Parts: sequence; C-alpha cells; structure tokens
Amino acid sequence: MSEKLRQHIEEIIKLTDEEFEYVLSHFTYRRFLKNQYVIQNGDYAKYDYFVLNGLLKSWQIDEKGKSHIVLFATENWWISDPQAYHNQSNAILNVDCLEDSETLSISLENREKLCAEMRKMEYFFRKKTTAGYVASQKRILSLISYNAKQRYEYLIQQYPGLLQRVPKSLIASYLGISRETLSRLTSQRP
Amino acid sequence: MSEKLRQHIEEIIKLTDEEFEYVLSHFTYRRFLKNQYVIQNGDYAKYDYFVLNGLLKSWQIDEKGKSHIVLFATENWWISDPQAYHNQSNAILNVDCLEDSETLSISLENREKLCAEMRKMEYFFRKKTTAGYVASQKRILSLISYNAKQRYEYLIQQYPGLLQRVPKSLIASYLGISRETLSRLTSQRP
DNA sequence: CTCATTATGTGACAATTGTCCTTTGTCTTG
DNA sequence: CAAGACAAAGGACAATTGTCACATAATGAG
Repeated sequence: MSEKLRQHIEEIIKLTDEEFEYVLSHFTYRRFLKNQYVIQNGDYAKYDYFVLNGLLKSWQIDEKGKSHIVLFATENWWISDPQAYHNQSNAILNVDCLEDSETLSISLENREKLCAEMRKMEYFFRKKTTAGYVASQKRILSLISYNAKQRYEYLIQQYPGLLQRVPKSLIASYLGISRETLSRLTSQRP
Repeated sequence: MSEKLRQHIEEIIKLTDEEFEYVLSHFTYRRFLKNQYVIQNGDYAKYDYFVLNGLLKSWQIDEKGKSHIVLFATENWWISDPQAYHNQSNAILNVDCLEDSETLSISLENREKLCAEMRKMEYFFRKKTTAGYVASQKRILSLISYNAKQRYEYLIQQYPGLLQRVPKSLIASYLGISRETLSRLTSQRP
C-alpha cells in the first residue's frame, strides 16, 4: 500500500529501501469512511494527506451559507487546508470524504524534519510545492479567463471519471455556478 | 539597490556578505519603461523577476479578446509566467509595465544552480514557493467564494495605494467584471 | 495653451444566471 | 415491497451583469 507513496516520490527522486522506510516512518496511515470529516473549519490543521485511494473534497461555506469546493482529491493527490497547515493556524476549509478513503498523513514538523535531515526530501518537497504552485496558477487562470462551460470541460479532462462518482450538484459547486445552470450548459447541443 | 533583494531573502535566512554577493551574481539587473513588455505570450519565459520598484502586471487575453489581469506586482514582489518558467515552455501570459520599473531577474538554470550549491538558498526558495502556493490558494478561495464587491475590498487591502496608480478599467479586469459594473459597485452608498 | 485621447459615470436595454417550483426516476432502508 | 431521500431536468420569473450609447472630467502631447 505504501508503495504508492514510494512511486509518487520516485517520480522526482530515487530512494534506497532504507531511505524510504525512514521517510515512511514520518507518515501516519489513516482510514476514513464516506461522509467522515478529515479537517473541520476551526480545527488545527495538523496534517497534509496523501491519498492512497478513495475520494475527498476540500470546501468552504460563504456568508450566505453556500458551499464552494476548492479541490477534489483522488489517488496520488495531496489534500489539506494549505494556508492553515503551513501557517500552523486554524482551518478555514473543511475536508471530508465522498467515498471511503485511505491516506498517509504527515505533520508539518515531520515534513520539516525530513527536509532538514535528507537533502533529497527537501528537493522533493521543493519540486512538489512548485508543481502545486503552478497548478494553482492554472486554476486561477481558468477561473478568471474561462466561462463556466470551459471550466466544466477542463474539469472533466483533469478528473476523468469524476462525473460518474459525484452528483452534479457538487460539480456545480466546484465550478461556482448553480446546479440548474450546469444542467442547462450540459444539455446544450452545440 | 540590491539591498532590497538582500532584505527580502533575509526575511527567511541570514547570509554573509560573501554569500549574498554570490547569490546576487546569479541575477541580472534590468530596467523597463512604462508600457514596455517584459514577457510576451508565446515567448520563452526565461526569467522570474524580482521587482525593485515600479509597477507591472501579468495578464491573458481570452478567446473573445478580453484581457484578464492575473497579478499586479510592486516593490518586493516576484512576477513571471510561473507555468512557462517552471516547465521551460512558452508563455501563456504577458507581463508588461504600468510604470517605469527596475528588476532583478533570475533564470531557472541559475535558480537550480543556487539551490544545488547552497542549502540556505534551497531552503529560501522552498519557503518562498510555499508562501506563493498559499497565496495562490487564498486567491482561489476569494475567486470562488467572494462576490465582486468583496474581491474589490480584498484587492484594495492587499495593494494599498493601487487605486491611485492604475485606471479603474484595469481594476475591473483584475476582478473579472466590466468597467461599468465596478463603477456601480463603488458608487453604492451602503 | 489647445486639442486629442483617455478615464469615468450613468441610463436603457439585452443576455445570463439564480431562485423557486414541479415532475420523474433511482436508490436505500426498514 | 413500500416509503422516503436523493438526483436531475426543465419551466417561470426575478435579479444581476454586460453591452451600448452618451456626457463630462482628467490627462498628455505638441
């Protein structure tokens, strides 16, 4: 099971068996059930979660009570409240499970410990964070330049099979439009 | 002048004079005039620019010909096309100057060279990228959860004095609304 | 200083999207 | 098997926002 984490890391740097065992010892395995909360708004966001399998989402409620999905996370994605995690502050986001899920989580202390002790892991986390930053920039571009239909197409390309796994009301919540508007978009025959 | 870069780096790690001189030797000083392009869509985005003074913006044109501003960069900000820079591909964004500006730029090769040679600089860039990632997440949250009025208030808080430096049509372009809608928002007396 | 250009505000109208409601079908659970 | 919960589509109407047109103010070049 932890092989998935190893493969994920080795896309960037190669590790010996001993090194990987040491890295792995800094992670905690945790299993969540469908609908279970991983992080709740206001909690201390202690961990960043690497998803082994299942499906999770991070989201926020606005002042009018509407929820907005920031991210869907499937196998090999990371999920947390990044702001709260890196600043060691209380979570603004919620993270919960759309399906039963298995994760490997790492605290910020352990992440910094690994970076300080292993040059390879500092390189890995630097590269991984850079990739996350670039992906965030793409998301920002899609939010400011694309209309809802284009964002929908980008979503189904980015998450193949997601439509079969989640209700369309959640897709609409990710896109920032109402369920009804999404329904109108997808029923158009262009 | 390069003292600004030193102060910026030393918010995260302390450097000796020799170390800073060595770091600085990997940057290139460059001056730009108002309206001059720093990066053009389709160009090879070789550099990441640290802004010493002036005001720049990064932006994109959508398929209908409307432009959307991604970022305003003033003193002590970094600006580039992150996706193109980190993936060594052609720019999707444009970067140009709203005022005469001075910058210190670093190529990806020199950045990686510094990271490989100086542990402190790898730490610096890791922390800086993490901060950029967190800031991007905040921008995503503001785009999906806030209405135009709230985004406007967040913008003037994030860039104090910007309203006095740029036309409102550019503010509207950053917020993703029309010039007229922005005008109506700001003339409301609530 | 003058003239042209740009920036800004506002009204009228169109287009888009949200909200509310009903209907239908599917799935879950006792 | 039946009842309730949930998901989805579509109609009617309201609210928001964009577009176009025009007037005025501010700015900049020669």
